[in-house]
Amino acid sequence: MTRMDIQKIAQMAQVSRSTVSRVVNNQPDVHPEVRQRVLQIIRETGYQPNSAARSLRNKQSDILGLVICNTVGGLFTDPYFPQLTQGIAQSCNHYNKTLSLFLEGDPETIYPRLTRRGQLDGILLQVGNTDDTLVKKLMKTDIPFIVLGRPMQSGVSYIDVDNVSGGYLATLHLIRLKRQRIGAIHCSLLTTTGLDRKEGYLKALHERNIPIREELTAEGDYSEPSGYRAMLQILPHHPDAVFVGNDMMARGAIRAIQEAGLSVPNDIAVVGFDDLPPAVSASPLLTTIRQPISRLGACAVDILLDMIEHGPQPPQRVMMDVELVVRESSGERIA
Amino acid sequence: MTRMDIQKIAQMAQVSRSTVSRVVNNQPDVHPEVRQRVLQIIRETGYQPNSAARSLRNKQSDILGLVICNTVGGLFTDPYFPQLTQGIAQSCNHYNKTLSLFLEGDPETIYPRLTRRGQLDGILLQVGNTDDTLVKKLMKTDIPFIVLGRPMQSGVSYIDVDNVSGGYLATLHLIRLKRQRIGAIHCSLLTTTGLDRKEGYLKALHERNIPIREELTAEGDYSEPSGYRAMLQILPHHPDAVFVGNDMMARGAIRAIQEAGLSVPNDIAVVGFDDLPPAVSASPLLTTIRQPISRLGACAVDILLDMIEHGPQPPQRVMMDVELVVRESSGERIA
DNA sequence: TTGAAAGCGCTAACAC
DNA sequence: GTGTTAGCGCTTTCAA
Repeated sequence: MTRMDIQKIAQMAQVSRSTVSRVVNNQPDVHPEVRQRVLQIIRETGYQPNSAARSLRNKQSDILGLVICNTVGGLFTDPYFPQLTQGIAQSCNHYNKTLSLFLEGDPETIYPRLTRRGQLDGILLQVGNTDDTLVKKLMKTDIPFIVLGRPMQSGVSYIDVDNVSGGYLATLHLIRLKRQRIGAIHCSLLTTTGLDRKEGYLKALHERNIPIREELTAEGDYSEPSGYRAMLQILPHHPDAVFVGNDMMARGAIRAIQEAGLSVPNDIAVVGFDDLPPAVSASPLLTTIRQPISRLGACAVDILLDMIEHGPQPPQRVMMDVELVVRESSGERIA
Repeated sequence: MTRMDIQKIAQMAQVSRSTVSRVVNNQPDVHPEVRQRVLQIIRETGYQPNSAARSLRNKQSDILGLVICNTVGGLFTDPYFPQLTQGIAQSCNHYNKTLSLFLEGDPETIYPRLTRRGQLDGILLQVGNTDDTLVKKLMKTDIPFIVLGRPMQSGVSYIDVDNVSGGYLATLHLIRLKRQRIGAIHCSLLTTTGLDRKEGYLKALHERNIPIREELTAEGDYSEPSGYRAMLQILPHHPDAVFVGNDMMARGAIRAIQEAGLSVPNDIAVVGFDDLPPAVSASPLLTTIRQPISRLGACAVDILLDMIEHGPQPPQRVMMDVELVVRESSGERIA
């Protein structure tokens, strides 16, 4: 079957191209019978408008870009990214937008690919660390974009989960359980995620007048083995609880604790962050902070589409609530 | 800065649009001085050609589509997909192609999005199960596509890892270690992956005249908990080894074995499949089949681009080698 | 070596 | 309610 275009459809239906266009775009002012005839032919021929021509004419591609770069822990070890991507993809699908994916380490090479005129209507930007090169460059363009997670750079729209509150809730939970020596394994402090969760942890300790012990604190890179290593550092200082910056590291920490002959939660209570199925489901079931990853992605798309539709707006800041999910690893209240 | 187009650049450089176009596309027959002048202005203005106009004119979008749908185990639990996606994305980047992502369950809704004229130059199709609806539909179009993994449908180009050989190698390893009662936890048999790995397992047993015991076999869905449950089914029948269809399930199986008070590898040897970092790195270190996931993605892009460039070709079938990686979970040779 | 001009397929004034 | 027409920004004959 030869390639269809609007002209051919018009001829077959004995109407003008405009009329076909009107039918295709569901515009009024087409005689019902004519509309049916055109629709019928479109169906028969499997005609689909050429999207390049449409983009050119409409100055809109209906393509959104998702940039994931500079992630500290890597794309592989953390199920966070698949889940986020899935949330965004579903939302794009709902709005009949195409999603283009840009995975890369180097902002310099990714930038020109993002700014090809007419290629992308808007951009979702996941910046893994505090290097805001891409954010700064994008601010100079007229492409609407929204940052996923809190950027260091101010003056841009972003959407984030309330990481401070998450760290706070997790730590407070451990305090209420009467734990005395509450340690923390932080995500990289080069990320706002790491910074914010730590801030929540410190805030809770401070509020309850619990002294902060540096030696009960270590840093990981989001991966399971890094959680294991971090726990090994803390263990000699006899923590009775630990708040871990994400679930994967929490698993590693639990492994270290158990290998040291100690019990979770009896000897050491553990709270994670993320609530991602694969990390949570092992034994003991992980007490953790649930963040609405898919919803965050979906919400980001909503905001971005709004920005695209209504032009420049003051920077938006959206915060998604987190919640504590109590399972086994934090245990019962102790004497 | 007002939006640049080729016309404005031409005016500023005092040449015609054609000349600018020649410079942009690196064509010969432009006076060196003129070329420099134009290049200079392009640099100063940050001009980038409008990609919609280009696509329209060239009948090529430089966009590749990646479809991941109908996955049995879900996108979240299996690090396979991020790794594959990353391999593909890097390769696209190398060839300066844009990658569009289509994640969805329903072939009916995804199909029209894939076939928008002029939107996609070609498609990489990851079909999770034996439902080949999308493959069949795509065969009727003129869009080049390649299937990732072996499809049920014949007559299409695909690239796959040698799953049969993987199952065979894993099982043979266990046989050589003198294990007698070798069980298997299969991936869903609705996938060719599941089918092929099982075939390799059976082939090895058969070759060495080891009786096949149905009761030592169970099925999972690629997730950790499903491996755990499957192992629970097999355990009462006293296996002394088990080949597990992927690493995540292998982790679950190990957990079940250990909770039953048995040791890996002393009581039961375990071999997985995938060699994915998060699953492999826990204790005991997992013996597994390594498949070159990133390379498969990269290779798929190569083939697809070749198909796009050189038009219709007879279906290609490419097989990637796998290898056995021996670590701790399969243990030493026993008496 | 360069420029003029046609046209890729579509949409939206505008005129009828 | 329908058709005519003028571009959207680019590449590429073709002629100079």
